[in-house]
Formats: sequence, C-alpha cells, structure tokens
Amino acid sequence: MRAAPTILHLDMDAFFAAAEQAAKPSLRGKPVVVGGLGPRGVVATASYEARRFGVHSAMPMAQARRLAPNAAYLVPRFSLYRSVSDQVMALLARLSPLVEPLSLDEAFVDLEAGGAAYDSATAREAGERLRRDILGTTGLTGSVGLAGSKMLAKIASEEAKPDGLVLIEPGTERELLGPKSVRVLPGVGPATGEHLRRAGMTTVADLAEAGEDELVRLLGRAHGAALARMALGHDDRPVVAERDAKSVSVEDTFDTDLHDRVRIRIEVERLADRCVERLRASGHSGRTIVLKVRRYDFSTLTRSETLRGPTDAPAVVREAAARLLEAVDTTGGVRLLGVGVSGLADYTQEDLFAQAADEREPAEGASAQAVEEGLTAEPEAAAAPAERHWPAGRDVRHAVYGPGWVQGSGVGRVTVRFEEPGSPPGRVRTFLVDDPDLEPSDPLPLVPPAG
DNA sequence: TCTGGGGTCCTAGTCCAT
DNA sequence: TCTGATGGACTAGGACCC
Repeated sequence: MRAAPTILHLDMDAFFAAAEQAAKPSLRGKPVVVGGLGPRGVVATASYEARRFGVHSAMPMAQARRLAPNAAYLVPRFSLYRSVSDQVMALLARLSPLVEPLSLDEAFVDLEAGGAAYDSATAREAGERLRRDILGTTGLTGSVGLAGSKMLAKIASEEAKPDGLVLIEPGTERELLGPKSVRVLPGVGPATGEHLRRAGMTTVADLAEAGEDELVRLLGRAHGAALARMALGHDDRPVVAERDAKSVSVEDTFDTDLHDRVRIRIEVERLADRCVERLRASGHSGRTIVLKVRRYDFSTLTRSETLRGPTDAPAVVREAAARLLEAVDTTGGVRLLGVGVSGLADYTQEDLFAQAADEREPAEGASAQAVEEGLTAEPEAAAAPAERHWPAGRDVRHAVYGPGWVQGSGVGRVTVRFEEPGSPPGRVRTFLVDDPDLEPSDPLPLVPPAG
C-alpha cells in the first residue's frame, strides 16, 4: 500500500449502451439495452434509463423485455466499442506507461510511474483532466477512482458512478471499508458471499475481525489469505501493463438444444476451426485442447487432452476435440458447445501428427468466417440463397437518404432511422430487405475528427 | 422466466517418477 | 525389492470477472 492515492481506476459509464446513445441521437435519454437478441440472449449493458426498470447486466433478455418493454434492444457492435476504447486507452497512455486494461471499458493506471501525480491534489487534478479529455474525445463519460491500491481505486470508481470522481485519502481505508458488504471485495461473488453469510460474516469488518486462520479454514489457503489481507485494506498487487494470454477459446449457445450426434460433431469441428483462427491470429500455438459441453439442464462439463507438443493445425485441434466428444454423453440434448486451447506457446514445434492429419483432411471449414461475423445464426442457413439479415442496431447507408441504423426488421421489410452522431434525431423509413440502395456500413466516429 | 462469451485463478484427485 | 513421502503433470470442476 503506497502512501499517496496514485492508482487510478477508470470505468466508462454503461459503456456499450452509452456508445449506442451517442451514435443514435433518437435514443438519448431513453432506455437502451445491448445484448444478444436470440431466445437465449442475456443483457451485456443497460443504460441508466433502463436500469431504473430493474434491467441489469447478465439478466436474460426475455426478463429485460418484460421489465422494460419499450426500451430499445440492440446487438453489440464491437468494432465501434473497440475504436472508442482505443481512443480512451490512448488518453490513459499519456498519463503513464503503466496502464493495465481489464476490458474494453476499464483500466488501472499507475499515475506515479508516469510522473502524472505524487499526492492527493495532483492525483485529483489528473483524474479530472482525464474525465474532461475522455468526454471531449469520445463524447462519453467515465468514472474515476483514486486510491493507494488497485482494490480501493476500483471501489472508489464504483462509488463515483455515474460520471464522477472519488478519491480515498490514505489512512481512511479501514473506516471506509468496514461497514461495506463483503461483496465489494474482488473475488467475493455470489457463492463465496453466501458461504461467508452462513458463517455469520456479511461486512468487511466481520472478515477483518475473523482473521486469516478462520478465513483460510472456510475458503482455502489462497482465497482465505487474500481476503484477510484485503479486509484490512492491504493490497499490493502492482499495475501490470502487459499480460500474456493463457488460453484461447470459442463457444456457442444454440437457440434450441442439439440432439443429433452427427450435428453435434459438426458443430464441434466448426468451433475447433474458429478457435484455431483466433489462436493463429494471436500468434500462438497451444498444447492442451479443451472441449466444453453444457447440457440441456445447464450442467457443464469439460474434457481436455494434452498433446506432446503445441499445435496450431486445424486438423489436430479438430480431431482432439472430436475424440473428447466421444467420451461425453449428450443424451437429453446440448445447449452449448465450446472448444479451447491452453498451454500456449509463441511457436509451433515441428508436428508430424499435424502434417499427417492435414494430409488426410485438407479441406477446412468454409463458413467459419461467416459465423464469426454473425451473418448466419443457423449454420444450415448457409447453404440457402442468402436473404439479407438486418440485426437491430446495425449501421447502414442508403443511396438516397444517407447514413442510418436498423431499428427493426421482419416479414421481408427493414425499418431504418436516418441519423448520425452529430445530427438531431432522425426520421424512420421502411424498405424491402433486398432493397439494392441499402447497404451495411461501418460505424461513424462518435465525435467528428478535428480539422 | 431461464440463464452469453471470453477469459483467469484455485482446488482437489489421480497418476507417475524419484 | 518393497514401501512411503514428495512433487510435478494432468484433469475436471467451480468461482469469479467484465
């Protein structure tokens, strides 16, 4: 724990939903829910307006629709979020070389390492300046927490939400943490929270009082010891700029459970191909192949196999995944399949097995790219002549009316609202789904580039 | 009602080598 | 040669995070 509150945690406010509201002027001030729109989708982010109806992250979409039937429901547009995130991360990099991104919308910064702050006053100044710069550059708000450790900086940014800044003065940590729920501590989720509650501990002060021995007895060595330290406000985890990936995986939940063993096997092979694409794109190969199966009753099992050396050969991963599938009972149906690779290496050893397998099976999954881009929800549809698919929220451009976004589609028609980030709320028009004047387009920047 | 996707870390059991 | 302790690799599952 350092003396000065120079660890900064930034958390963008309702990031995906806020980006959609910035991109679509007609949605500003309205409830917006971003997430999977299929029958088994869940909420990724709800705008603050939608949260007032009780909608929150990880809630099933069907439940969100019952709570907020008039909200706008949109699919995530990761290319937009990634470009905004890049702008934000560039602003953080100006403060310090030690920036640790946690996700697209969250990061820790060690201000002291960058010479951006050395005490409370300079840290607060840097935090406020950052918030102004983020708003000016992206049009979005972010909340900032400042403290002497990562744990406390994160708790502070949570308190600062939305659109605020909270600084925890050194010396006030225990007093501040004591009355809070154990759930504020990193690593305490629903299961551990319930475990602790049954042992009579609901606040951080209860944990501090219980002591390390008791927590280790309850939760195990690593978890118990870490929690005991955190309950006392101790957290000396450094801000780490570069983290090596440890695994790469892809998974798909199906709209309806799969029962046909042949179909399940085909899906596993598709997933293996997609996983290898991602593995190769990251410049890795891997040694352990993992198959994940979630059954009709939501029970989940994994099976893994470790090869003699790392591979990035599609046929090797496909065959290993298929072997693992052989040992799994899929009676009753399968709702999710996943394929992952861990034990990553930066190189591929000479792999004679891979060569042999590739020679046996030279063709690779042709439709993997299409699935990746979400162009086909159901693989069977790939063979049919493609009716164009217009997911809600997608950016489009019309030859006559210009840029807009898909508000909805069905029965051969697509409804488009014509507006863009800087414009007033726009008008709605409806077209046939195969209207040749209508084309999918890339997201527009939320704030027009200067000059 | 009905529960995504992509990750990380930890624990515990088993097997095997020393 | 047998036995036990120890530790690493592997495997499976659970919890957590965003």
